[in-house]
Amino acid sequence: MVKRKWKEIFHNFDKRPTPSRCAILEVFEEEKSHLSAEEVHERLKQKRKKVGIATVYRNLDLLSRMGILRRVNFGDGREHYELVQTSETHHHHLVCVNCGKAIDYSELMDEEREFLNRLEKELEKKHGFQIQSHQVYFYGLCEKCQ
Amino acid sequence: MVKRKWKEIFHNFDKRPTPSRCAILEVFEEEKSHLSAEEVHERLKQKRKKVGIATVYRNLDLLSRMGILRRVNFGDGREHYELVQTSETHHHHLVCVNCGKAIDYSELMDEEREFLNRLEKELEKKHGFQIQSHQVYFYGLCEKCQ
DNA sequence: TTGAATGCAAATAATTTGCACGGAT
DNA sequence: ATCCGTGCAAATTATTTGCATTCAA
Repeated sequence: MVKRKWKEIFHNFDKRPTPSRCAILEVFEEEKSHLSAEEVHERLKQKRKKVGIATVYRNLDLLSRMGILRRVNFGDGREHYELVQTSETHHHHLVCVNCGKAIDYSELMDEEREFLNRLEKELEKKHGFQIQSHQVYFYGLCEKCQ
Repeated sequence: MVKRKWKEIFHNFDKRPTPSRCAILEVFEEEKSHLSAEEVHERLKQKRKKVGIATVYRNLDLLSRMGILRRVNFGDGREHYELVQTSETHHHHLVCVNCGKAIDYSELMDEEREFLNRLEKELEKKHGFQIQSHQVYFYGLCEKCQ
């Protein structure tokens, strides 16, 4: 069940929704969370899909460039990826500085969205940047580690 | 001119303000910007200070754990570091998705600070996290790449 | 049949580690 | 004398690349 929307995006990019690519997307749908390349590869193995690690890397990159996935970064020395949910205007991360656990936070306050939009406009004017997206990270101690 | 405050911190951590450590801090004072380990190493060479790359890595890590430096991350596959001082209250980054150029934005709007503090409180309550700091990244096209 | 996609192994790049030495306390 | 900090080189980890093969339009 690879979504029609995705098929369309593949078509727009002149890329094919190959078995490996679909399998990778399935993994993300099932996990509903951020994963590293190695983790994706692991999940695929568990599902008896044989996809080489190089292909995983190549496709995570492709899917990010196509805007289906988004790269996120928790400072643990490897890239993580997550599904871009179109419904979600933004996306925050809470990272535990002790155990490294990272949880996603995507509830949305109107006020918050409005504020960040305003801030983006301001920055565009001030720095000549054309801003496309943003990410917010909060660092601290999770419940267990306090 | 390694600041008294830093000496104190070294002392609190039972660590010594060695020549390499001071030289590294000097580099950051002069640059007033984020640097990768390799860049720090390069600057040290230019200043005729001979510090091995392993020592640079070890000390960037140490200085981060001591709270003098902060790790920042631009998704280019390597860690960057910056002085915590320069960005006390908060610190934003504008990253060009085309050329990778990353500029720092540390001007501060009262409104902005207040807003993020409020948001932190909210998240602490909702997720049981004890938040210590945050980082905000904006992604888009810089002036040249538009 | 032709270019796109993949697997595998080798190559790179960034960072970490083991170990012996030198210097400060 | 002891232990911290360091340099060097080797090891590890994450990611990328070259190339021959396979696959799909």
